[in-house]
Amino acid sequence: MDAKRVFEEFLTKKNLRMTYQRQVILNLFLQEQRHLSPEELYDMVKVHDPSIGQATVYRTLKLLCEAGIAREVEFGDGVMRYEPEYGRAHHDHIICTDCGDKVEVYDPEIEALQEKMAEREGFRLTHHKMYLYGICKKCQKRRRR
Amino acid sequence: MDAKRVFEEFLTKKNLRMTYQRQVILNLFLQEQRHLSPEELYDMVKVHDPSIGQATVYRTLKLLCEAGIAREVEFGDGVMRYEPEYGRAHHDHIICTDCGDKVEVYDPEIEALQEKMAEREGFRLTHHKMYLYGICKKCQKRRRR
DNA sequence: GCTGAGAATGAAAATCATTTTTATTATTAT
DNA sequence: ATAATAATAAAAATGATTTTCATTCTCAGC
Ligand SMILES: [Mn+2]
Ligand SMILES: [Mn+2]
Ligand SMILES: [Zn+2]
Ligand SMILES: [Zn+2]
Repeated sequence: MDAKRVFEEFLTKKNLRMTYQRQVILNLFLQEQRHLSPEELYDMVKVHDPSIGQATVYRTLKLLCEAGIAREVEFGDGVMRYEPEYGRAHHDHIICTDCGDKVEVYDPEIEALQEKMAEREGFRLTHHKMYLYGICKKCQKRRRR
Repeated sequence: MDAKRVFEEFLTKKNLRMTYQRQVILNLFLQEQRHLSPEELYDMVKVHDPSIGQATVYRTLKLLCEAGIAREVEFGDGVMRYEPEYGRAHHDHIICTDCGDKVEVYDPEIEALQEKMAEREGFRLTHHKMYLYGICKKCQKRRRR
């Protein structure tokens, strides 16, 4: 089942409606393979149809998260970003504090230990955020000069 | 060496000055053993001396971070929080999404694997953020009723 | 003790991402 | 079609944080 269909079913279940605007926003969100801020996505939407408002972009991104199609990521620059979630495996991020490059990473050992850690503290874990910050290979070289 | 002295040396090195306001803010910050938002700290500061402005609280917290005395923590409610860093061991947090309770945790295995992961990707790691979210024991029981 | 240069301050205004309001338009069930 | 409800664009509001700016402090050198 593709993301669009998932969104439609989610909307139906909540007595909400699939609208032209939501379709445009979803399509542009999915076709871009980056971590988009609402503002960045809004810029793309404007090119496609300047009549769509930015509040609708914000609202739709919220819905996409609820529907499990998007996920919020916060890299620490004061802007929320969204990435496709549906059909993608969970991952975390390493961010270069020099050039801003982001690498997606996944370590099942870490995930298992997080689970253990939560259990140890009596928590039933629902989700987590993990961001590693450092200097990427390219920037290390550039600095050495 | 205590935090106040560390701060003084940091300021001296940067040609900055230890002022009455910075002393008040530092003292109140240290004596409170919580994760304080600038606004919360400002409220405490106001009680002690209403003439101190909130911009000074914001500015001082920034300096305390630079000096290694405070650390920023973001629990995801749109407010920055600060916790004492100097003289304390590194730790991460588990947050109950029901009651907001926060538990400080540390797992050397996870830390080591994070280091490995960064190396694998060619990054020189500088720091990281890890927040686990779940339901605490108390809230699990309350829900079962 | 004075003085001048730079640092620090409080108050208010500005910023900036995000949310809410409101009047209008679109969609859906009957 | 009609009525009920949801969705929208645009603009205003919000709220945390930052910046501005005029004034006050601090301190090294006299
Ligand atoms: Mn990603
Ligand atoms: Mn803590
Ligand atoms: Zn880099
Ligand atoms: Zn709880």
